[in-house]
Amino acid sequence: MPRKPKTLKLATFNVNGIGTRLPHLLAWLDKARPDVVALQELKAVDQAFPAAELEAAGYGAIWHGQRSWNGVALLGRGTVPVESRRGLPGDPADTQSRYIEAAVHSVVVAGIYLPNGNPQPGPKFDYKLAWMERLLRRAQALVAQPHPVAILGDFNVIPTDEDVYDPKAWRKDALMQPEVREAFERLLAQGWTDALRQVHGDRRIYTFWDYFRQHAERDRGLRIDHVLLNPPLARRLVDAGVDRWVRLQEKASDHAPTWVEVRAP
DNA sequence: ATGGCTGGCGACGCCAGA
Repeated sequence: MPRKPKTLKLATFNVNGIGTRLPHLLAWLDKARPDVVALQELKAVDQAFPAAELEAAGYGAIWHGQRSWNGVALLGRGTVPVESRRGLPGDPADTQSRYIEAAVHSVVVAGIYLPNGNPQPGPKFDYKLAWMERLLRRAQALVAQPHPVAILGDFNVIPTDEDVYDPKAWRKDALMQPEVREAFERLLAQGWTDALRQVHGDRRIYTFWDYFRQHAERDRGLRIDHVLLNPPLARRLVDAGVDRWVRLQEKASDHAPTWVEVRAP
């Protein structure tokens, strides 16, 4: 009998407040047992990051917090990620905590929290587009690496109309503007594989459901959390999915953990 | 066309999210 090959599981989870969501996060880690995790929207300063609780759960961590908003972290199961970069290059004046990069379990992982960009048009939308251009520059350097690399996180991009329950309702939203989609397309064109799309094809799969009108229960969502793999890692892709059950719990984040499994090297 | 819900902050309402 063929045995299931040994795999590595990489996941991203926008927790919408690490303080409030710690019980959810710990329960999910215990059940899903991911090897590498990118977290977004910590909404906490560095000193408030629950490193001890995560260590007790078996995860080493690095994090870049910020008061009230943003904040990203990387977790390694049984290991502390070896940080290679924090903050997206290209704008020294940008103080928002949205990018963290490290080597974890022999994979280079870039965890991102791409700006929302609403309302558009306006300065926030301009900041989003500029941030995407900076990401494109960094991603170009990453995609060509000979070793496995993943970019994962909350991209705040609805790539196509198939990735939203009602395109008309979101027509004017920053998440699906043509410029944003075009930038995401250019990112993929560098050679990245959109792992969820690769595995699920045309099947609808969402990663976010807003808090209104019981959208989670009715599966009226968006696909905005993405896992991109460079060619050496994409070749090892085995499976990908979304842990929607996390979103259906009481006091849940509006995002669900989104993961991929790759063959271990 | 609008508002509906939630977290963080810091004192009951405001900002930001998506």
